[in-house]
Amino acid sequence: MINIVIVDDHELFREGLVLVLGQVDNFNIVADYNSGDEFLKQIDPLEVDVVLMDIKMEGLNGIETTIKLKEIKPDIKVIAVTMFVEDSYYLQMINAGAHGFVLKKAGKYELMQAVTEVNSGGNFFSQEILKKMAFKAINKEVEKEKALSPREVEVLKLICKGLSSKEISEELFLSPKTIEVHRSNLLRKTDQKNIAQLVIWALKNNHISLG
Amino acid sequence: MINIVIVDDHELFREGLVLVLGQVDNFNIVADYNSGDEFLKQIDPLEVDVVLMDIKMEGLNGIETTIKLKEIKPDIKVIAVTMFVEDSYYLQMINAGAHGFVLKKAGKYELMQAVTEVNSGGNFFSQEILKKMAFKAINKEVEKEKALSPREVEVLKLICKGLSSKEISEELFLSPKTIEVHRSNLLRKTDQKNIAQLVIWALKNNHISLG
DNA sequence: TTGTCACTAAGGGTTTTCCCTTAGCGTAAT
DNA sequence: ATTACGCTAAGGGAAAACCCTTAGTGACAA
Repeated sequence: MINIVIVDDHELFREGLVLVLGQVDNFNIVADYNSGDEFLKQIDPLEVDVVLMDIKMEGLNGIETTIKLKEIKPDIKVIAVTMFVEDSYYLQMINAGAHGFVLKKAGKYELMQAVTEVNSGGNFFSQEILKKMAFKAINKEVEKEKALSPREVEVLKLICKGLSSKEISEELFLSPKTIEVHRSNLLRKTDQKNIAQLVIWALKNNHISLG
Repeated sequence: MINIVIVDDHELFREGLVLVLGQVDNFNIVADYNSGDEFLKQIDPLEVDVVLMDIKMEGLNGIETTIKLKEIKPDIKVIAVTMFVEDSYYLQMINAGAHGFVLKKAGKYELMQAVTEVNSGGNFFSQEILKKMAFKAINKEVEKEKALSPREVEVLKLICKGLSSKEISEELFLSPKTIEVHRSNLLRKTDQKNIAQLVIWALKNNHISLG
């Protein structure tokens, strides 16, 4: 019997997942939470083998939650769940200790396979994720250049809100010219050619959300 | 007993919905489909009371599917399901004959209420949708101006792909100046101030998707 | 028939973005 | 200590976006 916990702030999706996996033989849904905080608060007495963890959540996100979980319960396996292949956080998630990675658009059989695999000590990654990883591994020197600095992320979010360089400079008490530099670096690092593409990129990489 | 069909191309979400609603007393999930085409093709022999219909789908979308459904089976009630409050298609959906409208982030109890209400001849709209409708009704003269023309939608999609006015003009065999006009009209009609905001608006209003 | 509106196009102007360069400062790693 | 890098800032220039006006066409409706 595999004891499973689900952490996801999308209510209907989570409830659906509970039922989909709950009807599988050998799967036992121990509990489900809509935030990392709630989960960590109540994890202690539970008997858990595998956690299905959404990456993007209010409060503690999946990465932070996974790191803290591994500190107190290093034996619990984590499978990251995300919406997009492009999500750049998956490397951080693996770094935090995740053993698997599936997309939300995956079917239930893929998810079942992931849970079984990871529970028995293996790894499981959706095909799309593996392709992405292979591609990044091949071009790793390019990859290294692409990590965004905190300042760049800050500027990125304001750009996506529709602020001009001048407005952003006033918001952050910087020169407009500095913002222009950040803008250029953002386009270069993300490999996008203008703001329209940058906004889409930011969404797919979970730097902003539509909520 | 209320006979329910679910039409949604998001596999895990749909499977989850089937199980969540399937365990409710008096609810009977007749079938579920991942596209409007599939649904219409197989609707004929089925005994159906209520259809939960995603708006944004590959192939036939929720609106088109609802219109065709109403032509052949006018008594079947439709509840539209969507991701965002901003989704401007909800008016078209109501026009197509939908009796209810819920957000995907709604909980299962809200969904259950919607199904029950609509089945017994009533309407059900999420609170957020009602607010939006009330607001639009108040400002209806503004509203009328905001319907996008086919050409504008076409240009909008290309803008969101990151094409410049010049590139779009080449794609559509038009003058760059014409595209600039469409651009201005898009910003004015959607009440957004630049491309960053326009892209977000297009996503929330289901003109483009991240898929 | 008159009016409205989508679509087309152009002129002309301001602002913003985009892209390049150079450069000083501070911090952290080797 | 030298290197590397993030952050800051500026100059300069090309391109694109943004915003206004005017205007002709065709289609569709009152």
